[in-house]
Amino acid sequence: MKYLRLKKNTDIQKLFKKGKRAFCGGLSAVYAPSPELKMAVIVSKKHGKAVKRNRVKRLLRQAFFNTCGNIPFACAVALVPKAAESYSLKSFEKWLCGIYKKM
RNA sequence: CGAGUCGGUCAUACGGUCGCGGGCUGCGAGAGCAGCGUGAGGAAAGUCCGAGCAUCGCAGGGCACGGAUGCCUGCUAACGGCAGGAGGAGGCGACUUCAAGGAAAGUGAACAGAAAUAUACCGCGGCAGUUUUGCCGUAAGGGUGGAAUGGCGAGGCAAGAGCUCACCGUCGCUUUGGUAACAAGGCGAGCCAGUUAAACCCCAUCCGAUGCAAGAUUGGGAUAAGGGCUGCGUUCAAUCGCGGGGCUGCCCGUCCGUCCUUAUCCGUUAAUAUCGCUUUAGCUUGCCGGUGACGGCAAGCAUAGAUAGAUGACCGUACACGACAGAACUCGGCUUACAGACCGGUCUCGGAUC
RNA sequence: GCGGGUGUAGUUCAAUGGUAGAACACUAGCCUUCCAAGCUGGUUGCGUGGGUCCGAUUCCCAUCACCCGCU
Repeated sequence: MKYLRLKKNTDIQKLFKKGKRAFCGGLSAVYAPSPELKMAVIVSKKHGKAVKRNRVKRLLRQAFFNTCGNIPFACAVALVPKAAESYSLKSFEKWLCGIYKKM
């Protein structure tokens, strides 16, 4: 299933002001209804240096790509993982499905 | 064979499915779709130096109670880098390592110690007095200290002292070798003054400021607040003088008639578009010159360019089971991190054999 | 990404290369019937690793951590 990147700074600011939040495991999501499915990944510097941050981003994008068929309605989502020592694709997918159920 | 030393190379590989950035080609009005090919490093890191490039300023010049560098010769676009050499230190050795200009321009240097660049505390010796002692000579010994009149031996002396002598060290002059740093030798001076300049300082050389979030192109308006300016005298006159402001910290010099800054609101993607943005001190190979850094010539190659920021997921095979780590304008260095694997040297030491 | 700055006691800050200090905090004693306040005393330190120096918190180099500015 295709999705778009959420890129503009102003859009993200609006999303954080108006959107609802959902949590599952080590992952939190901010979402708001929109005509197209949009996604952004937010990884702060607390996660480590560039290699670690890129690793987290790639895993989260892959997990979202694998599971975004289960999303109940079209919306804009920002995904914020919590800082941890190690990450895995399967746990991200589990947490994403948990978030979709709560939405 | 073992131990070592120096230098270099690589940094999981291959196949399949899905996914991402850029490019080219084709289709399409367009959004986009299809195909082909391509897509992180030796340090991409730290941002410690040096440049390109851009803007500001430009007639530019000078001065720094600004900064950097500091043995010599070369290399380089340049450098605080590199190469070769000199000297000190370490190692049996190959080799490693070193912030290594100047103290006869001046200033400063805790505590301890008698005394730190000027001196006699104890001691040793002479003279006087003899109960303590006083005067003089003395740096051999003690003690203090990081540092105390160059070291050691012999002579000498009242006791001592480069006071005298040999050797070593130091300083001055000179010869030879070397482009030079410097080295070796000769002659002379008994050595009247230490150490510290990663303390101030002096000398020599170099340096305008800011950084691609630089900057360029295209692209609207309204309102409010604050600041600056022509402010004063004079003149027909911005003409002249004073004052004010900009130009690098200051000075000389030079320029200056209507602008600048901030906040809020509406509106197109507008701090988000397009350019800068990747072809250059470029890479590879061969030959030549040079001890070397490096230079020259010839042939071949084109090799990321994102902009919330692209390399991932899964499966299979192999083994050593994969370290440090992710381009953000670009180069040349330096420094720091790093699982391991491999290669080389008219390299070194030890043992064995011939 | 580019530029700049700071590391000192549990906390906030000082200190010219020569024994590292102040305030609050903590703690022991005195005072009080007890607590608070007050008085007297004490404990706790130079981010890390090298170098220069007789001697480094201070000077030099490297490294680590944190903070700020620029869209």
